[in-house]
Amino acid sequence: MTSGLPGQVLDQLGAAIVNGEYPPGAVLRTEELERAFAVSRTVAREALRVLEAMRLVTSRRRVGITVQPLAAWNLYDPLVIRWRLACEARADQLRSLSELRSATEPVAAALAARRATPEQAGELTVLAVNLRATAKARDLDAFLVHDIAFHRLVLAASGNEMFTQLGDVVGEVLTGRTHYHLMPEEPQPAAVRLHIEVAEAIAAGAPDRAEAAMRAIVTQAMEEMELGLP
Amino acid sequence: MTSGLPGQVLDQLGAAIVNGEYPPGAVLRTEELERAFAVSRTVAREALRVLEAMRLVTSRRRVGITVQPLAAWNLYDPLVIRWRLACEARADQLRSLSELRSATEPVAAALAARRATPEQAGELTVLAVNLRATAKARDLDAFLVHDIAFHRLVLAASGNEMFTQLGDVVGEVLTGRTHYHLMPEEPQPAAVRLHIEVAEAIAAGAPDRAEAAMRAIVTQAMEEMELGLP
DNA sequence: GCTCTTGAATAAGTAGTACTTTTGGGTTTC
DNA sequence: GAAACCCAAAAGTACTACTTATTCAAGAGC
Repeated sequence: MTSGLPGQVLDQLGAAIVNGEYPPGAVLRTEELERAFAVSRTVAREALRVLEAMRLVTSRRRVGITVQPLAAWNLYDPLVIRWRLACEARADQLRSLSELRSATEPVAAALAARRATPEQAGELTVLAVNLRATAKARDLDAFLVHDIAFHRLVLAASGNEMFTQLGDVVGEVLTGRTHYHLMPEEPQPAAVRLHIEVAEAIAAGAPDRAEAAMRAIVTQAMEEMELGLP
Repeated sequence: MTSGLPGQVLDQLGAAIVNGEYPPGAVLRTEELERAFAVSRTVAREALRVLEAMRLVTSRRRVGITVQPLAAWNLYDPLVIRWRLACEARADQLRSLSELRSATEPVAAALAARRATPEQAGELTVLAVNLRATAKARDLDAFLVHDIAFHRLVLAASGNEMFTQLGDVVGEVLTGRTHYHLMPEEPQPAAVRLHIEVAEAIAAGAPDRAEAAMRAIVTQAMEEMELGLP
């Protein structure tokens, strides 16, 4: 949907709204947007229709297009998440996503212990071993790649499609932590060991062990993040 | 956005896609939809543009509008949730939302113990007491109302706007459990006592207690649900 | 007989106009 | 000061014209 002119208007206008350039209560006019983005009425209306569906704006005849407060937005919309991560208040979004992650990944691990296919369990073990190898080699870039893949697969193996979709933001959160220097300079062996424990517990079909180990991972990550964020 | 003709087309077409009336891979034509819904091209395009943003469909020139599989959808979009809850496979959505809830509410309770305002803590205590009263009176309708309000407030008091938004689906999940007769015929005193414990822990600023009590609540609810769903 | 090229049909994308409807605010009347 | 009225402002809907992208069928060449 970001292809085509309506997608371009959507992206620019949406990012501007999320970034506070159009604060809640601001009233936009369709004609103004046509001029500002140099597009026809059809294109402007299509972009606005999508923003309305995302609850960033509401539209009324004679009134105009009114920007809504953050509380009204579809906060789980991937585009909204992307715009929030790209704006000045990205630390807020990072914190919220990290808290969401700390809530969901332990439960996903427990569900994965019950539902993972043998292939998935095997791949998790492989990824955990790769984590250890890249940690020992102090290859942080490769470590991050495997870390992201590991967590995405745990979410996917949970068998809950809503957890699976959260895998899309794991990369953002983990990459964001690196961007803010919220990761230890080198991965702690204890943390790597916990990942291996999660993989083993899932392979063994032990939900409680998987949940506890994953909770230890995300709790530690939250503590590290709280030390570093304002 | 469900107001107006594009909103009506969106609602009907979206629900039909989610219900499997247009399975993944099916190709729609804009002109066909104009005829089927008796609307102009502008209206059809606006509705399609929103469905595209929700990832239910993709659009390409010469090809048409292609329906996407569930894995591609924005599963957290309130409209997608609504359509899923209204279709034949609503039990799947209810299960997924219940699992999501079981993951998030304990962590929300812990955060609320740290962040709730005195007003929020006070209101939680009032709601918990109301729960007890309506349980004793065996007034299940009133009990449900207070139960929903209680859980929504815990999510709101967490201070995480993404948790707060999940409050919108708490009503759906709790009401859905009642619809499927997945609730005990009368609220168990032990469950009511756990709600009071959550409220007290939040008021006392005790995150671990709040989290443990809420986890007991949602774990029990999951167990009850698993006994009743196919 | 297979492969490559070409051209046309199919379908969406974009621009823009005309008309309708809704709504809010200012003015007038009581 | 309140109620009624009217009109301007702005969105909503329909429609036409033209452009662009893409796929597929047919023909040519080897």
